[in-house]
Amino acid sequence: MAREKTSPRNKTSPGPTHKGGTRRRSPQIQKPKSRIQQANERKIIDAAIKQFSRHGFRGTTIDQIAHRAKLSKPNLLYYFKTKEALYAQSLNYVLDIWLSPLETLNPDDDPETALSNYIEKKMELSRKHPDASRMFAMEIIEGAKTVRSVLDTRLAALTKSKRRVLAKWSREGKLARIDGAHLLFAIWAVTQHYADFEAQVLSQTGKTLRDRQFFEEATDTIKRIIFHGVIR
Amino acid sequence: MAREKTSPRNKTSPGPTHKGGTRRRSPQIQKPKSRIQQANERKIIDAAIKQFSRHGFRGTTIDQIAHRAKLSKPNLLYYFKTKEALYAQSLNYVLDIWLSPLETLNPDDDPETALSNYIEKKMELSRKHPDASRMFAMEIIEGAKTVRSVLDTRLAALTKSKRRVLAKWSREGKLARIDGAHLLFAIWAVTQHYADFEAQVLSQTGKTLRDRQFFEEATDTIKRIIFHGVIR
DNA sequence: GTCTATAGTCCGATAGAC
DNA sequence: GTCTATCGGACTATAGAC
Repeated sequence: MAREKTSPRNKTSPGPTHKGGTRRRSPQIQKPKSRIQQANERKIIDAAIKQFSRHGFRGTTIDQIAHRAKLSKPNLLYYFKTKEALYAQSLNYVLDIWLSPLETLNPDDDPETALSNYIEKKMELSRKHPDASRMFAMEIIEGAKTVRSVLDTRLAALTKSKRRVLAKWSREGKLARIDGAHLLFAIWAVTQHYADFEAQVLSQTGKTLRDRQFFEEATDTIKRIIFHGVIR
Repeated sequence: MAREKTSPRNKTSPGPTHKGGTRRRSPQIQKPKSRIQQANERKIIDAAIKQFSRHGFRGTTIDQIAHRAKLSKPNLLYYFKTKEALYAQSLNYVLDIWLSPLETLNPDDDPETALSNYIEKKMELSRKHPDASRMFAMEIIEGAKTVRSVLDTRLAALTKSKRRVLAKWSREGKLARIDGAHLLFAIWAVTQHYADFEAQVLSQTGKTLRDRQFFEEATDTIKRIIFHGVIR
């Protein structure tokens, strides 16, 4: 509702999700992209993620992104026809980053190893890509209008499969008898908190995940809480 | 940076934090507020929280808030001189709600009772005031420009005092030997997740906290994870 | 206190030269 | 592909009647 009002014309295009385009023409209608083109698009998307993650869609101006990417505003719009399209493509990037750790949760490991690896991957993501994490968080808080379809399909399929793994471990007596969905939410929430609420964490502890020791301490404490609880 | 550009003049006023003004004049310079005035201000702030929580500062227009509160735009601006002032006052409201549960964490209870009560209070807050939770989350993600001073003073004092309680329980062998700051973060993250990431929770489970059974299940599972862990 | 009208600004998007 | 210039809509805030 806020978004439509921005633009006079209502382009419904989230743009083609096409990515990883190779140099030689693939058997599609799409034109191949030159090297400058790819480099510029990448620069723009990086700048866009930084800006969108701090100010949201409406709070960000094309000018700010262009300035960050060291391009002029019309030049940026040469690569991405509309602000909407740029937002959608940036979010696609973020989504790929966000989804990848979950795929590695291995059913053949024992639960402690598998969850330990998963928590570490999520924490590394919070450390290396806090902007991506924040942009994703904002999109969800704002109602997930743009990514809802991905959540309903790709993420839903992934969580369903991983919940089956967790349920199996439960039946085997290796894991507490709890609903896997809530366990996944808990892991997402706790690990992303250090990126999304960085300002608050910084205010209360004076540290961020860029502090190596703090990072280790946080990761270790999260594992201990989730694996063995705090009540003695 | 995004915010200043909105308004031509830069009013630095976050407005008086004065609140709970009684009918009769208090020994201050402030004028007393009439009944209509109070009712209208309350209506406006409620509407503002809903709108800001979904679209952020720039994504929200005064018109939208006015419409929600069933007032005209200039009439709203009669009560709050600028959009900035309205944002700051709404955030004050939200902060009071957000801070209250932590104050009740009772050092004289045993840890399980005290933390159980705290988690319940936080979850009830996520259920009853998801908008407030989301507005707070957005403000933090955007860098906490407006609330940083409160985080650094009021919240810091509160967490410091509560961390002492947690440390005492640790020394007494009632609680695992972990840093209380990370435990507090974990509880905040997990409980607020159901409000802030409602769209994602809904997508993956088909439910929200408004579903009574789901609420009970979520609260219970969170307690079990944090109290006793998931590895068996 | 509440309204209509409007001033003044910002920003997304395009035109068109190079 | 990249730039300068600019159009036109949307938004905050104020003026001023009632």
